[in-house]
Amino acid sequence: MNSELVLIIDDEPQIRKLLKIVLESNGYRVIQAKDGKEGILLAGSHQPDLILLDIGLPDMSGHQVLKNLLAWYTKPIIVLSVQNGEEDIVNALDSGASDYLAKPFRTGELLARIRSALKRYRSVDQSDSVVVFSDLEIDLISRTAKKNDTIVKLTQTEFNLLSLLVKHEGKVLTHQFILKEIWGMGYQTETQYLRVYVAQLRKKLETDPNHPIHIITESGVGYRFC
Amino acid sequence: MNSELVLIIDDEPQIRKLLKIVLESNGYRVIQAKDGKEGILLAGSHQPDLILLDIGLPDMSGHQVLKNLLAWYTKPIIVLSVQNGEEDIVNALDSGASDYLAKPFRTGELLARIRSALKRYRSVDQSDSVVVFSDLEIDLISRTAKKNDTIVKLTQTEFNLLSLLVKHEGKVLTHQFILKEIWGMGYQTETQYLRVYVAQLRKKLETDPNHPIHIITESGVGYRFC
DNA sequence: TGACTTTTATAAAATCTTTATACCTGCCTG
DNA sequence: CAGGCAGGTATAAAGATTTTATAAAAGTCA
Repeated sequence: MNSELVLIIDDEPQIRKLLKIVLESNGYRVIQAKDGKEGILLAGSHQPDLILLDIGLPDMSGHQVLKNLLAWYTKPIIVLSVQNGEEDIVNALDSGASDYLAKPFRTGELLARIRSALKRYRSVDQSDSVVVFSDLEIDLISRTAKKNDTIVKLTQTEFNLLSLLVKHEGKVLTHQFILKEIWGMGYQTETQYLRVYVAQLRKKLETDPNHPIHIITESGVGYRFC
Repeated sequence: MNSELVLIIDDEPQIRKLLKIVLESNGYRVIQAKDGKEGILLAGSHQPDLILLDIGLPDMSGHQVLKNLLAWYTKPIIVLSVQNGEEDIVNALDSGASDYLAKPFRTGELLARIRSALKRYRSVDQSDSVVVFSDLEIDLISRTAKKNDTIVKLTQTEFNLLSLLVKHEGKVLTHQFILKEIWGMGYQTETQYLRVYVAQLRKKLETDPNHPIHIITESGVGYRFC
């Protein structure tokens, strides 16, 4: 169940079928969307590890879909296109796509570019590594936390918060930033939520919750993980 | 002089010349190597921001050069090749190249792939915002200050003030200017606030607060950071 | 129901502002 | 020259205010 999930957004059923077969026989899990709208929905709900986006879609111009995805989706997007027009390539790459591939493509090259994109992302994200801080041990992918080798049970939100702090270890994260990341846009003023969850995390993770050594509060600004 | 430096490794003088012209006319600085050995040396000595590597080199197989570079060079490498053989592409990408481009290439696409690779790298890198002054080390983005490698806890206003002084290091900032920047319009006469905070910063940061070496007072005018 | 999230309430802590007082330097004057 | 005054500066410490911690109640969702 820990194979990577690829979302295919393409209007041509044959291409989808082909891609699905190729990808699944190489160990990826696959979900498909037949147009941009569906693709954006699926990307949001399933959080795939990589998106293959055909830019010649019927409903929205593929470029619009790309722009929408880039606004919030942080993992790699590989753009496909029948047109081998230079302008298209330049556009896609400049707006932030991870890679570009002209159709018809060779499946070997496609797979290589997928591997490359995923590898680059992982090396950035490095979420496959377990992070250790003295008595704490946090595994970002299996979403578990240990304190002195004992598993600590954390709720979804608690882990999300911990995860965010850990990913930016050492830096001060503002209340606003944390609230936006965990609760989403529009919650930036609900500082109290954050206080409650920080208290809960400290109670579960800190040896002495009254004198935290990991989750440090930066009064007036935010919190920092050490 | 802060434009990005690109290293071209290619044995064909015409290609080098072409690439040099294209890149320089797009604001990059360029250095060139005619074979793998020279390329590795130049990469080590000049630390270019990106390498364009032609994989069909005479002295070593280009793949060996690539392997050597990947072992220590962390910035993007884009591989060029006359052969459009799928195996080549797959190899290059799998071993860790950032991107692959078949010759003959269109300059627009090349430039787009360069921009894309550099952008990806920059978004990962974000290393230095750290400023060092003998025993002090101030990180403007993570909002931390260290004295002799020990983190010093600063309040919001304290850090804002320090940050302002550091940003204008060496210059004398008037009381008025500082007050306007930190406390806002209308506080320009509250010189006392400033005195209090300067004293606090000195107590926390100066080895001998009575004879400050970093936060210098310019009597009748303001303060200066050294 | 039970696990989790959102609100509410209140105590505690940290920070900021203000006041008070001492300091230092140069200059004027007896 | 000593003493005192003036302008600017340094520092401690007392309020005032803001921010944070925490428990616990209320709401939500499966």
